[in-house]
Amino acid sequence: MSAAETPPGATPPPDPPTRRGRAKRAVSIGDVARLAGVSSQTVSRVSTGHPRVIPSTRERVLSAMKELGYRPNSAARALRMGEFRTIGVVLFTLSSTGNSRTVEAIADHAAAEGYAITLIPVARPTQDDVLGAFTRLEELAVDGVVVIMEVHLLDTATVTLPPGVQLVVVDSDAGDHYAVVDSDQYDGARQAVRHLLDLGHRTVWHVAGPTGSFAAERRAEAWRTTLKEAGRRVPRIEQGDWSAASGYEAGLRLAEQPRCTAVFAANDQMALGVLRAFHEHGRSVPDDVSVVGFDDIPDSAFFIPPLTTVHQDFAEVGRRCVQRLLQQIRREATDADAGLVPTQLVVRHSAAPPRRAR
Amino acid sequence: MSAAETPPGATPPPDPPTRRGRAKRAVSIGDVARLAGVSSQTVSRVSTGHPRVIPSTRERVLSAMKELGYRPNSAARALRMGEFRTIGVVLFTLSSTGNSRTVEAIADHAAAEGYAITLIPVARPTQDDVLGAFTRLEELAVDGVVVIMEVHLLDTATVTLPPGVQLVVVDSDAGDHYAVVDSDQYDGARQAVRHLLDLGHRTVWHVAGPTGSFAAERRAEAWRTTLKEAGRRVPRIEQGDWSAASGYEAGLRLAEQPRCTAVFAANDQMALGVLRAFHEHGRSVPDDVSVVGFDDIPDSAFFIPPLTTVHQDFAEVGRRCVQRLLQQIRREATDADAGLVPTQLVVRHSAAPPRRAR
DNA sequence: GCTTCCCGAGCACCTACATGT
DNA sequence: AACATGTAGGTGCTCGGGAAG
Repeated sequence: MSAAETPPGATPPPDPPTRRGRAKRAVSIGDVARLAGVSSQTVSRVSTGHPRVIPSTRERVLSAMKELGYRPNSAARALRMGEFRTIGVVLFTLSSTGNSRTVEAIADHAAAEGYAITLIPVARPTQDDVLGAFTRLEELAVDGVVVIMEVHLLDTATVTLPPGVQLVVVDSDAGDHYAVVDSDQYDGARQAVRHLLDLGHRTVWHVAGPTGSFAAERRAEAWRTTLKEAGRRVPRIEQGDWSAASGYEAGLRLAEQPRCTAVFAANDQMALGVLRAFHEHGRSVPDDVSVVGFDDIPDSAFFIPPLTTVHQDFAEVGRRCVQRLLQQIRREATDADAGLVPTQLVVRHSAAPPRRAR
Repeated sequence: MSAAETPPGATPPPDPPTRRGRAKRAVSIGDVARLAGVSSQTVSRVSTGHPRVIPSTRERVLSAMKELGYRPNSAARALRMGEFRTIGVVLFTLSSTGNSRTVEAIADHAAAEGYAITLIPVARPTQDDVLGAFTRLEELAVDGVVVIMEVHLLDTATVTLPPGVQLVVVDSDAGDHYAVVDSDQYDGARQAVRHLLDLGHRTVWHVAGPTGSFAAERRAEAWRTTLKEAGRRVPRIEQGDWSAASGYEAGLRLAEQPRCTAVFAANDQMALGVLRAFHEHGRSVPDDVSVVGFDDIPDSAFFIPPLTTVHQDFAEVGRRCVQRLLQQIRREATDADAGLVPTQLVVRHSAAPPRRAR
């Protein structure tokens, strides 16, 4: 269906060279009204589902709509109503399982409520870029925003959200300046470390996510605290960046520490890298060393060996985001405590008691 | 920042109980004009960057804007201009690497052109659901759509896109009814099979993606054709559904075929499952059997062993989508042949010559 | 008195033209 | 005549008030 050439004489020219600049000329409510022989706001009533329209009139309007291929102009509607019925999602990348699943859940639930979602990617995960996105937000037609990023630095007055735009934040601590929804990172990490300790390991090494990530820092913090509470030695942290490659690097270093018998990786992809590093060094998992991950990505059940990891309910996070955001937009009461989504250890085969304990 | 209660007497009530239903009252161009002591027209000129405004006036307007926290109302602008400057993306899931990366690239390039992107998820990957999405499209404020799904069944007149809405399709063959952008699935699969054959394998087994997926069917077709052209036996196809779990199932069946020395999996996740199945059966990869995947997801370099696979350039696919769509929207000339993005084999360690050939 | 419909107005913005320098 | 600014009109839709059935 090439737009470049029109089949000669096929249809009466739908877009004659009237109104120059305009690319398209939408069918308006008035056109429908004329064809149906009613006034335009009767058409409006029909299209908004208003009850006070006599069935026969409604039928007439409906068929006129169909005949003309009428579609309501949402810009006009938005202008009149003062709301866009869309929510923006600010994020750095879609390439992490967590983000894409959260976004997916947000989109699904928003759609169910009649809201569209628009993506607002930022080039780098920095405060400046988020601020920049907020500026672009001014141009964007959104009633609310959910930010899937660490933003705790911009908690004070630095942020100037357009008036009336609501905000919910994921993967961040924002004090009580904004609503926050997130998985219970801390408890998840605690479960992972405790599991390893309960298995009989004297202590647990940690491959952490990037600094500046709230999730990474919470997980590291929980790891450290759990160890200390159990009176164990806290080994030097291995720094990663979420990628399998960084997990592999860290694993290479860990594989050379003979005393390392248990590793908690801050996500499954780094755990994958760790697994491979140990494999290359001939250190068997879980016979020689145990590994626990975080996220429970679908693939993790098929790693070699199947990964013991912490399950995150991203769908629930997404659901609560839109629920909370919509409450704010509609100025309803907000259930303040709904922010922490539970997290759960799923035991597979990558963690076992250490050799000497068996 | 609770919206529920206003701190008593802190600010002059910004939203007095005038206009009842309205939630918010935006700062309009007229408010700025009044404060700056100019006409609203001049404000408009400033905000669109029109050159014919004397610097001192511009300054005055700009500071008035800042003081009032003015943001242009995109609904009004859209209404006036007849375009929304946003493009919709219809897809089934974001959970596949390919989809999320493509969407990300689309979002990035769209943003660069001043277009926002809105997500339109469909519940199931069926024709009905796509059609349903197209209906909802009528309500949505988009100038164009890219559909990331198999849609070739709706190629004829069944589709009623809102007038003026442009369409580009990924991961589908749509004849020449719509513009299509995609990776060169066929050639990629051909390279994978040829690589295995060149290594000395007599034939190659195939773990396919779900029926109904264009990509899956193209890859299977290329596998079959390449085998036949080389005069090789075409083994029974193993049906999968993209998931690692399905790859594992298929791998279990394959592991019992002693003559199977080479497997081409239609994506990396299924390859992961295959790897694990062979591992469990004590069949070494690549010593006993070779495995090649498709997609080149980042993790695949850290599988055990690192996976030989076919690289897809999702970013380029996304780029071409928006380029093509924008051309259609702007009614520019369209470079018709820009649809096929090359694909390339990347050799790692999961494929080697068969035992007896060494 | 009640339902069913129409008229007019206005939401925030931009194009075209008129006006005054 | 070139430039800077203002005025009028119109974009599609929905709400308030009123008029007809």
